[in-house]
Amino acid sequence: MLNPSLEQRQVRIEKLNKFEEMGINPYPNIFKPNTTSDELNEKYKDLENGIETEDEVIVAGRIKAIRNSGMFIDVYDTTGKVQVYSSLKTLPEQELAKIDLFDIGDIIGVKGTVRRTKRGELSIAAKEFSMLSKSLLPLPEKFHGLTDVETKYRQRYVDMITNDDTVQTLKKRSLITAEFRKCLIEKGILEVETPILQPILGGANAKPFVTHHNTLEMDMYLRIAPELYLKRLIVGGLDGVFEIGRLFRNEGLSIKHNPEFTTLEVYWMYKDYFDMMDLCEELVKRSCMVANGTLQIKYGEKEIDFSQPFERRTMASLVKEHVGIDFMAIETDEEAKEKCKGVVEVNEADTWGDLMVRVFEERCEEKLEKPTHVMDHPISSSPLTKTHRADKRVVERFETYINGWEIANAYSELTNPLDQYNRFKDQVNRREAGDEEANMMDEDFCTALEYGMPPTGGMGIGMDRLCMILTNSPSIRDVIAFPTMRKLK
RNA sequence: GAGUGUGUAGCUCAGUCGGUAGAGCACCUGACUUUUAAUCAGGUGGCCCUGGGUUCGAAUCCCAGCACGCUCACCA
Repeated sequence: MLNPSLEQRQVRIEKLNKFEEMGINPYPNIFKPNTTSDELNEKYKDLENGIETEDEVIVAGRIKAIRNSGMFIDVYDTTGKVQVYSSLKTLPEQELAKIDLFDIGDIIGVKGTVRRTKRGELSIAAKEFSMLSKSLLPLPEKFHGLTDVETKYRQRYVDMITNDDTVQTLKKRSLITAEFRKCLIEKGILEVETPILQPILGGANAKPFVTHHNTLEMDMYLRIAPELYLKRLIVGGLDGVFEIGRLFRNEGLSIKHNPEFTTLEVYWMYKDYFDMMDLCEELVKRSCMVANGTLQIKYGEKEIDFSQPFERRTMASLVKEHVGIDFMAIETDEEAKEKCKGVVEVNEADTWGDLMVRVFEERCEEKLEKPTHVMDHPISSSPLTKTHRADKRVVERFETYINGWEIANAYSELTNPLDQYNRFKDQVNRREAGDEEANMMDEDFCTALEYGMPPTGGMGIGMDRLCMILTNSPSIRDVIAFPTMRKLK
């Protein structure tokens, strides 16, 4: 990738040397612009065409275009474009010489006076140029920009310099995360940090990355979820905790999956899953608003409307509506298997709950484009969740679907230590039966619960996927600055 | 992991039936104090992803590999 023999690079190094011969450091330590493109456009929005002011300003930014042999230079700062105008008649020799040494991509500073050209472009009539950073490599073509996706992901800096959309998406991601923090902190929920290196895997079903600690002489896992640590903090007496952090899952990559991804996990004392639904909606709506300024957005061709309350539907009712099977009226596993034949694959060992989940995932999930909380999952699929207060067959859990994707997963947290122990045992059995993704026994977590954990609501939200939706990004790689890529050989 | 597509100048892309490697932008030289994808004239720039094979001759056909995209499977 680094190509020292590139002719254009050689030319630029020669120009760099010429700056040094002129006694100019092409990489100075400091430079202070005193305004920005945005500020100038606002302040001089009423300046008429062809009018020159005496107002002297200092701007700085990257050269994106040079026209008319340097007479017009487009300098972009972080807020936008400033056109720099240079007159052969008024500029001293030394300044004109600098223009000849400028290239597209250079970062320069310009001192000059504000004017608007005859054609209506707000400009700085240059008096003095400063080279702030000589760029040695040619940028992608101005019209098409950088489109090669591999280069976009591997050299995100080039993508950002060239494509403003990329910058805007990453900025929005930052705004979304910041709004999440703001919203949670406002409610008195504390931001905490829990181990990423974990000796026991837990809190989710997933294949882990394994690493090794030399001094401790033990293998460790990169976390697949922070859940069990966060709940220990609730046991300890923090009444609300959240963590926005990276999870690692050693599974396939796709347009919706990156090996490392970011979630919010939040646990809140004396709340249940209904409270978590409210919190979920507030977080999504507020972050949509800061990113887009509206609650009605487009994702591709689809319209997504966050202005209404999210739908709240039980999994069973959705299955009944879309497929016609009424699981709540089914009494036994055998009857469930009978009803599902010809609808989904049915295995001998399947339970009532396995089948309801399968029918839901295969026949209902992708239809949930409107924001919807899917509630009351079967107990078998949810080892950390409290049983439903009114129906022992299901748990107090919901998953929030937007655009057919699972965005949030939340429950009334299981707090009964004996129940929890048995559910871990069940997971361990599954693991021993070959299920690599089943939870491990976490005895210390059970011990924590034995000291007593108050009724608590918990929720996880996939930040990457939410960002995809809120930034109209077709791939998870578009919302991750540096997505996982294979090493180049 | 399976299927499929792509890989040619710094960037965006052409390249016909297998017969000397092309364009636009960028860069260099010159013209022009005019612009906004500035224009005009001339020029530089290539491991045609890598390695084999077929052939008198391969960017092109065949085989293998590498990287990336997409679809499917696992998964959030």
